[in-house]
Amino acid sequence: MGVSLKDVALRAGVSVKTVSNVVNNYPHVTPGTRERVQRAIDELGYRPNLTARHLRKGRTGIIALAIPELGNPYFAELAGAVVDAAAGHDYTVLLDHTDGLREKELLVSQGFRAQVIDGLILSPIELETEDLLARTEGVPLVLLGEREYDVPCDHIAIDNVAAARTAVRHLIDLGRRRIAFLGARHESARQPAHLRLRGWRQELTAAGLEPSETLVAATHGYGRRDGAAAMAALLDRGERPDAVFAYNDLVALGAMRELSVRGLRVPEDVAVVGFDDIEEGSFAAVSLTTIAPDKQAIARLAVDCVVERLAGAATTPARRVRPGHRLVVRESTVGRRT
Amino acid sequence: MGVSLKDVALRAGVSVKTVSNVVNNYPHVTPGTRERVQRAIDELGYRPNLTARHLRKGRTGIIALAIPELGNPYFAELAGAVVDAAAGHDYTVLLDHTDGLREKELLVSQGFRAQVIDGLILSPIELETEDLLARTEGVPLVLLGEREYDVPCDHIAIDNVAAARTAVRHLIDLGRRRIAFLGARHESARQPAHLRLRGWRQELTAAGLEPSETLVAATHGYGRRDGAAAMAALLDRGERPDAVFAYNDLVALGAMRELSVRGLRVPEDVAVVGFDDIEEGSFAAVSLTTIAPDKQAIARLAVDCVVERLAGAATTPARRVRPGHRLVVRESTVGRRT
DNA sequence: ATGAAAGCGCTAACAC
DNA sequence: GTGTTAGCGCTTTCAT
Repeated sequence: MGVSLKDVALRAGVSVKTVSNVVNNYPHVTPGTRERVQRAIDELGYRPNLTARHLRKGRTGIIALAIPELGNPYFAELAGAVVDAAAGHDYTVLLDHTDGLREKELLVSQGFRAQVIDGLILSPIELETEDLLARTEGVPLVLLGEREYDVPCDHIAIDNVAAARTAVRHLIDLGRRRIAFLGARHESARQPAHLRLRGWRQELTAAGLEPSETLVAATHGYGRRDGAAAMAALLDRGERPDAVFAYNDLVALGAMRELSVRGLRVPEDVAVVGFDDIEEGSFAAVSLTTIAPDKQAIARLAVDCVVERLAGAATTPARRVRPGHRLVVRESTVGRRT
Repeated sequence: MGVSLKDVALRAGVSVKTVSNVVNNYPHVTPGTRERVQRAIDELGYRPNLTARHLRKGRTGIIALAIPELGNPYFAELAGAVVDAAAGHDYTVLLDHTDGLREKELLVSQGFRAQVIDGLILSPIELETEDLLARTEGVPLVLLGEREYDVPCDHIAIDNVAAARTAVRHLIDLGRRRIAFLGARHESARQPAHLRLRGWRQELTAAGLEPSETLVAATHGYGRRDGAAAMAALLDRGERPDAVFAYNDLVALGAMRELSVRGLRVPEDVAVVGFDDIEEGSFAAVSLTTIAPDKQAIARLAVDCVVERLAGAATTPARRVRPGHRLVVRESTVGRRT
């Protein structure tokens, strides 16, 4: 099938070791030998077999990235950034998606395919602390996102509470008083939106406003459909907020669509703030104000963590890294500039 | 480091072969032996080393998927479908993105990382036929998308000309006469939008309308920004179409945003049809009429092709598969239903 | 500076 | 039914 080191060695009239030295740029090789070997390599079209190399070295050069779903542009954009960041360290990214289901998240975290990967970057939705503690696989795990765990794993996430407060503050500054939160979960036990919801409560309270639970709308997932449904439910039960802070941009965009269908204007009747800064939001008919996490930084830091652990920092205590974020003000809160 | 077959064999008091048989569910194993081995496996927490297995079998269980960019929801959704389809065959997907650049597409097609993968699914934008012919790597390659090549590779793509004609037909049926095309390339040499542009020409001609080149707007890429810019350019040079057929949904959405900014109504003033059926289109303030390729089918067929080639159909002539597509009519052409 | 040989963990012949 | 053995292609001591 393929051309092996041995074939090259035979052709060049040297030993495999010498060929290996040339391939790996080992310094102590006579220029003459090197050239002869190189010619044999070129003539035979030799390409090193990475699988064999990996078997030998115990590393595969592959990092797995497990996200809820590629259909969510935030994760798609993040995945792209991770692929780029990994390439910078000569790592390739293996992609898994969990659909935000605990079962799949468990599978991934417990080393499904762990033999092929050197590290794992996981963005969990429903996974629980005990699931993570039960982990036996040895590959470094880096956590991404809002969920908080008391486990010895590096964790990269922006300050969600602060970010949520900034968003709500912006709405309050605009004179809004009935500010709804879209994207809580029905079952309070597992509340992935925990921190953003907390930020919403804190900022309202700080402003002397009552964080009324009737203005919290639950969703099943975090897609456009969920946002539209939650907005509809809120309006159907007679609540009429003058602003909406959504768990993420997709929920916000779904809500805006529902508002538009019902003849309510954004931002005149209802101002909307999202979270994630997906490109789609900036091109919506009414562009979306949002919290922009620094995706490049998140991706870079996550890959860095994996690489560092691999480089031997296995014993260093788990790190908690908070990349930056900023509020991006667009039409959904301040209207179209003239 | 890890627990190996040998360790298990030692513990269970059998040979490695027997352990291997148990692990691989080889039928001829005494129940008693099997149980003893299984216990040893559980106690030691043995997990097979896939790298070694792959080295031995010459297969890695990994398929690479190379798409232009994850930031485009169409490709993100498609990638998700491919991951699922691959999982059905016990394959994992390695993701690469090419940014639609010939250089990166070349790299991928010529076997960058080819040692780690069993097959490659590539969606090219700028790659040329000669680039593909120069390919030396042996792993099966399946092509995706609109570009046409005269090379011996399986190719999965909907009938782009027919799909484009359907879209334009729809606009004509609605009484539109000045139908623009958004998304041609500036350089005519490389015209990825070739087929859709041809469909636009054919259908206009068939309807007795002149396909005026002044109604063709070029873009640099295929994002929202490009669509907005192309729409702006068209309007700026005094053209006032009553309908727009865009290369894809992102271009269409960008165009709609630009129309909205300029106070033109969709569909009253300008009807818009996109291509891809990304979820975003159905939740736009004015939902987007579009051509919906059967993404699940595309993904499934692509993976099937790779798997079949791997299973030994290496000699079978290249297949040209055309999954289905359909026109999804929404508000951007027929307005909001009452 | 280069060669010989061992072995990473696994599977597949072939023996018993 | 189970054990023995030989590699898959590579890197890595240890010699020379």
